[in-house]
Amino acid sequence: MPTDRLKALQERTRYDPSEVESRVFARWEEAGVFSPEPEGSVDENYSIAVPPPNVTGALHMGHALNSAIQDLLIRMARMRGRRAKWIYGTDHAGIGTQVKVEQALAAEGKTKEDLGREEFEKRVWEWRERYGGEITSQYKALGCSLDYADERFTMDDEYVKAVLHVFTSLYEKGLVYRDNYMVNWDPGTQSAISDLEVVQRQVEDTLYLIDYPLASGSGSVTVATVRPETMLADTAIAVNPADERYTRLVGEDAVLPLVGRRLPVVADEYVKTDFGTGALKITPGHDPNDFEIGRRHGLDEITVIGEDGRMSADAGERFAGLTAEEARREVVAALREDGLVSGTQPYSHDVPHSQRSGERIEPLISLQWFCDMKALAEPAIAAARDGRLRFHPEVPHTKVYLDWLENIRPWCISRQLWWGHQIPAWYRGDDVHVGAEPPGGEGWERDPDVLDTWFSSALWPFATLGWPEDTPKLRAFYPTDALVTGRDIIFLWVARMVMMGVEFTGELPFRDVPINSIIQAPDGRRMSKSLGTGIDPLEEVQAHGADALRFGLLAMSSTQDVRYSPERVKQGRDLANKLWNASRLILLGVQEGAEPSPDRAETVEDRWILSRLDRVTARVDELVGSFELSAAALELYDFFWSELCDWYLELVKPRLYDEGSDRTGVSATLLFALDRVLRLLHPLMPHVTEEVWSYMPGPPESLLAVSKWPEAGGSRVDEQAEAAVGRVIAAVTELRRYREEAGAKPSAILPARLAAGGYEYTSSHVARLARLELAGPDSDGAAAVAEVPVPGGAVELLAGGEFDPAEADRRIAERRDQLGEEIARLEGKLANERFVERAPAAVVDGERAKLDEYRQELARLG
RNA sequence: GGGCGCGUAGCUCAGUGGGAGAGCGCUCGCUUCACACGCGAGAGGUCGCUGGUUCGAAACCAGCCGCGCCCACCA
Repeated sequence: MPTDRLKALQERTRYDPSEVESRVFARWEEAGVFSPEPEGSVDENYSIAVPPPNVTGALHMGHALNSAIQDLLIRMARMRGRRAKWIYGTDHAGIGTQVKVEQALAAEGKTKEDLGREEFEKRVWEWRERYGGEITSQYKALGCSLDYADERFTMDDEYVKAVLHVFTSLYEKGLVYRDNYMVNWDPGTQSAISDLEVVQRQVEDTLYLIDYPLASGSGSVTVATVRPETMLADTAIAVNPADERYTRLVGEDAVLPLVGRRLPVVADEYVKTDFGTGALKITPGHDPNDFEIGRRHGLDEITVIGEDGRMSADAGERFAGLTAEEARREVVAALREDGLVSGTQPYSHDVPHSQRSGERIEPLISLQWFCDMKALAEPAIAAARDGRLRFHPEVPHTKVYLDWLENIRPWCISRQLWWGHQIPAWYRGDDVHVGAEPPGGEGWERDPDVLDTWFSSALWPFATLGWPEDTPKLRAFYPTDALVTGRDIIFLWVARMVMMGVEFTGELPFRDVPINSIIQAPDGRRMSKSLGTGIDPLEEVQAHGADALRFGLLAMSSTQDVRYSPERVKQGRDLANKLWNASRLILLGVQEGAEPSPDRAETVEDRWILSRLDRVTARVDELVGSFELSAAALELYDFFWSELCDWYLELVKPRLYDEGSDRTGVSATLLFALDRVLRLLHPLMPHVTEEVWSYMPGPPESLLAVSKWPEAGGSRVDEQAEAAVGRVIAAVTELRRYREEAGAKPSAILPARLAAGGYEYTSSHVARLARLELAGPDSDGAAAVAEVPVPGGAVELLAGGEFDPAEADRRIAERRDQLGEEIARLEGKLANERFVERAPAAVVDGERAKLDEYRQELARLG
């Protein structure tokens, strides 16, 4: 090693991620390891399409976890020698982006209308130019190995082509159509929104009981409503056909108060007899249920509330121009004047609100584009049923996904926004043309609406690869392998990608769908800026390093939502530092010119660590294969820290440091163990491992990121070595505990004699780590003043040590009691005929073996 | 209204039919030649409650009590 490198290793006693991470990242980028050539078959390649973040957004903790998982999978695939492409890009995010730009305009005192559509769109593109790069630098700060060189955007020219193609094609198949239908109108964004963008919120309303006089003059019908203002658009009254209170009224007319319109009384099963008054005012223009009833009975559809949320001219002179809320007060006042309000009661119920603007949804009949999902859903259902599409964990996501698809309803895909994919439909009078270009002739006007952002997102895994062109990228990387996301967008995004993928490419866009935890604030609330509960991942990176955050997030996450736990990130920071220092010990301690090798094992501890390494490798493969990533992270942590550092490194120190000892074998084994640990940890903590790698023997330009993932062959598993070192660990732990309790000074070396079997090759380890001076076999005469039970026998402490031998009696008595209890328990169990008969033989044998072991130990203790 | 999940150490969470685990925190002791972001040794749990299934339950089933999420068109 060059002297300056050596010096750096010696002096850097603490790992400093802020110094290392950007430097290491630059090496990866320069080497181009993130950008695979579009060659080879899909089977030999590996790809994941990142859930595209909002182009002008900022990464939050959810992104950090989500990308830690994807990067782990991608890096592991890359190390397995596959061309690994992590498809990168951003989403134009219609409403979100438009609102941001509108806010910026508002700061200048302008509205988008002041600019006009064309100028406004230009502003959005400028905004994207200015802020679009931030998200990229944030991913880089996390160490994500995305293919940045091939960045895509859902409004790119090529992407636009894909969207137009899909829309046109679905239109030609009759799956996309335009219809006058009841939609969720969001007065906040002044747009229709889909069912999925609606949230139910509990609202305290007043239920008004209103009398509608009968046209015959013989009394009245009382209806209950929380929205009296919509009565202005009533076109009927409905009752349940089985409701005897009202059967005589069916077919009669009532008279709509304030308006005077005659309303037929109709019978419909929908009406509940036990709710309200059992008579329901029907307002097809402003209530989804009434809309359905209206269509069943051929009722008129009257609209009195406009898209601006105000009462329209059809509401009548007295109310036109008022907001719905104002109109409600006015209508009630007017009814009261006429003595038609026969009662009110407080009423608490769930009311739809816009997820985006937070405003109460105004159901309106509106001319919109819809996508019929029934046919598209069929193959998406089949794929999950027969296991070609797998959620991880399977339960409950598969069922939730299936339930939704099986009850799928038409998707309202048009949005009254300016920012997005403008709908490729052209109108001239009653003529409609769908296509990228208007047909020949004068007077064609393009539909001003844009598509729901999720419509374009649904094409993400293939539109990013050049579809509908048959590109090399598409052939090399589609279908992708996994799609990693949170459960909150399984319907919005995942299901729709599956449907569109199958429809347009004939293949599932991905096979595995690992669903990651949703990270909550430490107090259990949602992490959100507005609540002030957000924790910025970049701040955590700055404070503790990207590797620390990645480890922490993976360690704390599971299949459940989790509260963010800063301690786990510190655990990751500590792990990086520990790795750095263990590496220093090894790299500075091994013989000059030594190379990593598993074939130079000399001692039982060498064979032990190689055996453990083999097992942990297999275990990690297994856990990652089933997407149990937090278990994999903790498995590696535990192996590295407890077994490699706490035991192996301590066991081999004499061979490294003692004067005149031969360091050949231990050097090769140590370097091999470090080499393997670096590879195993790399997908999890890429920076620190790459940095250490640069100090390993070998060509200086070599990159860990493209080195080979370890094979878990199992050929180095060594039961005997594991048993022997297992005894050392147990014995040393026992002896250390005894020393503490007996008050022996930590630095004191106690004279002792080993009276136990199974330590042929390890007694010196026990002696050193427990700080004993072991007497030779010719010391039989020396008096034992205390006896410490260890596996295979005991260690006798001899006279002359500075400790309290009386403690030994207590220890032995305690151990005897313990053994007595265990033996009694096992004897009882084995005396139980039903247990012996019915329990699996292996379990019974295991219990017998334990009993034997305990009996022997008890016998040895006298 | 329907569905799903959770309740395990002070905190955050693993475990899911055969002797209760991790990280942090806490106590005690260590300036031991990689690391005090460290080393060693400890304390701490009726695994929400009640029944049931089983030779055996923290784990499986039922009910109950708390908490949370998703879906849903009762005015």
